[in-house]
Amino acid sequence: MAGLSSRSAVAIHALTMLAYRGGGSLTSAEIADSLASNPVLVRRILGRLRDAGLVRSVEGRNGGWSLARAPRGITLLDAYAAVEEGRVLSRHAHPPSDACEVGRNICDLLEVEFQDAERAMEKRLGRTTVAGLLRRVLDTERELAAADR
Amino acid sequence: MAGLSSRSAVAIHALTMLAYRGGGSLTSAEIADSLASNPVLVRRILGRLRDAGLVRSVEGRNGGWSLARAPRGITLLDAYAAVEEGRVLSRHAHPPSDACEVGRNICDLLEVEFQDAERAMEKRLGRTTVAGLLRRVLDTERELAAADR
DNA sequence: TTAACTGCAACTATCGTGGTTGCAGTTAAA
DNA sequence: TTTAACTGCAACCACGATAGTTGCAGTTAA
Repeated sequence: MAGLSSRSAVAIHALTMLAYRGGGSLTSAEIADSLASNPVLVRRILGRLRDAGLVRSVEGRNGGWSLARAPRGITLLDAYAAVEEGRVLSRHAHPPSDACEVGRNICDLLEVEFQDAERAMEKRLGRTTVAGLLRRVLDTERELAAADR
Repeated sequence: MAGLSSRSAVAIHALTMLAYRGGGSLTSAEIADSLASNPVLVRRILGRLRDAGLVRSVEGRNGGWSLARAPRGITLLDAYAAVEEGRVLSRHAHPPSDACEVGRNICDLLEVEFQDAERAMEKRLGRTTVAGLLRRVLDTERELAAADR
């Protein structure tokens, strides 16, 4: 458990690609290419984003994925919450002994501390939007193009 | 990877028990009892706390574990940093395609966002000390004792 | 000398993850 | 109406991390 899954990274990557595409759509294969991964994995993760109302999928020929909201209205927290499950900081694997003064109180106390800490992280993730990320991608590309001149 | 390991919880639990004990020591067996776990696991985790300078261990008969610092000077972040490795938010499993405008820029951008988010969590963990946790344990016990009267 | 400790290596079972294959269902285009 | 390009989904594999356990060597006090 060295941290959460990389699903958040994949989700944010995909959302940024879709934002880059404007109102258009991309197939899971195209997204998988950019991720150097595979279409099924992409569909699994984008399926969760769809369930969360962040993207839409269209079946059949010429089908694919597109944003369901403006990039300005999608934060990294939205993506994170949609694809990541479980808590960041794991609690006790077993309930501690009730015979110990510390053991019978520590769980509730830790729960508060850990939840607060997780919320602090989520708050930070909620401050960046896909639009902001895309803007910085475009800025960097523009700078590179200018430097190549 | 549904979150980090429960080592932080174990470490904080153990530190609070040692603080409860004042300047005294506890054996890994005693701590394991309270955790409903096992002495080897406890020694593994407390070994890391020792390497981080948070606790001391004494070998041989009447040996055991004790705090190396005042509980006021030990934060949850100290425990977390000592026993947890790796990042909370996982990055891309593979470097993305360099052919994609988004793919070749997103990693650096995500790195900043994720590091900021992790730092926000750590900052919150750094605000609570073992002494604070112990105080709340004692408060709760006192209230329970009063209610039993 | 013995008993109570730590320290450490080795091993197991389990679980989540990323990755893959195969196939059914859907849709647009030829 | 056939075909090709998609999504959706279940099943499976390999891998790594974790919690837990056993066994034993080393250390120290009684």
